[in-house]
Amino acid sequence: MNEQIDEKLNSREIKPTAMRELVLKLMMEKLSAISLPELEEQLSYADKATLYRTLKTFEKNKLIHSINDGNGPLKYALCMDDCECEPEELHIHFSCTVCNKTYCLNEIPVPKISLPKGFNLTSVETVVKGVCANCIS
Amino acid sequence: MNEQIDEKLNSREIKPTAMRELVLKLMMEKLSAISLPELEEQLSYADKATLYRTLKTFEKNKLIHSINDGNGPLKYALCMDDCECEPEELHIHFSCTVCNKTYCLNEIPVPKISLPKGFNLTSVETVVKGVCANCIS
DNA sequence: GTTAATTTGCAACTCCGTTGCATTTATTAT
DNA sequence: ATAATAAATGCAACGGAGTTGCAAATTAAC
Ligand SMILES: [Mn+2]
Ligand SMILES: [Mn+2]
Ligand SMILES: [Zn+2]
Ligand SMILES: [Zn+2]
Repeated sequence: MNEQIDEKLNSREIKPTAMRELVLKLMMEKLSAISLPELEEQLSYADKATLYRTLKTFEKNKLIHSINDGNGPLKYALCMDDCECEPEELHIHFSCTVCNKTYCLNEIPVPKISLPKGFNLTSVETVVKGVCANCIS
Repeated sequence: MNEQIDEKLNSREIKPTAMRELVLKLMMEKLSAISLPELEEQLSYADKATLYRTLKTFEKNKLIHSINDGNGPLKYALCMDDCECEPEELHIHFSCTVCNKTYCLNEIPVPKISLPKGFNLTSVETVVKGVCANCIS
């Protein structure tokens, strides 16, 4: 299990420190995105700045990506194994208004948009809000 | 001109105070969205809390809507005259990575998304990033 | 005019994100 | 193995955005 984690870190050229292993492990266990404050809470012994820098490192090396769901703090989720975060790899995100969890919908690519003349597109971000499967009563 | 402004406020059942007239006037003159900090800057004599509450009142009464472009503070833009902010009236937003201005693309409706089973959709927000017409060199 | 309701101004506060700097840990050179 | 160098961590502090309580001022109702 730690094998898999170190492998993942190595594949993104991130040196596998204890802290980084812990954070990645936690993120791999969760199926929804996690924010820095949540991370602080769940790894209470860890320092905020270290966690912050860990996330930044992960993000820079495309192990994770950030999601701004317009609801509280930035959230982070694992990238797919071979992801390079290119425009064509972008997917939409779902934010549940009940449990406040945010999910990557990796199967649903971001929609194609044709802009008015003069506008030059470089990326598209789509956040869908609604009620998730768990919260439907 | 103040005629038009008071009319707009009245049509949304917002009492036309001096402060509110000023804020609405400013927003009508701008063609891009504006944030609370920018508003503070441009109406330097006005108080932050008052401006904040003015925006909240405007938003509640659907005179304006908020835009989370994932880049700094929340921005606000005027709704169309007859807008009720229903899902089918939602449009996409464009955020220029050069000048950092954000525009409503009122002509471009938010894309239709079909979610996996179990997910229940209530709204869609799409932000397109790129370079705006003014910033293309 | 007096009273009640609304709006404004000021101050304070929380939360998230970010940075400087000293200490610890890992890597490299001798 | 030891010393020098580089990288990661911990702690503390800070700044911006958003938000609230409360008193003063303004506006509306009686
Ligand atoms: Mn994602
Ligand atoms: Mn808009
Ligand atoms: Zn949910
Ligand atoms: Zn621009």
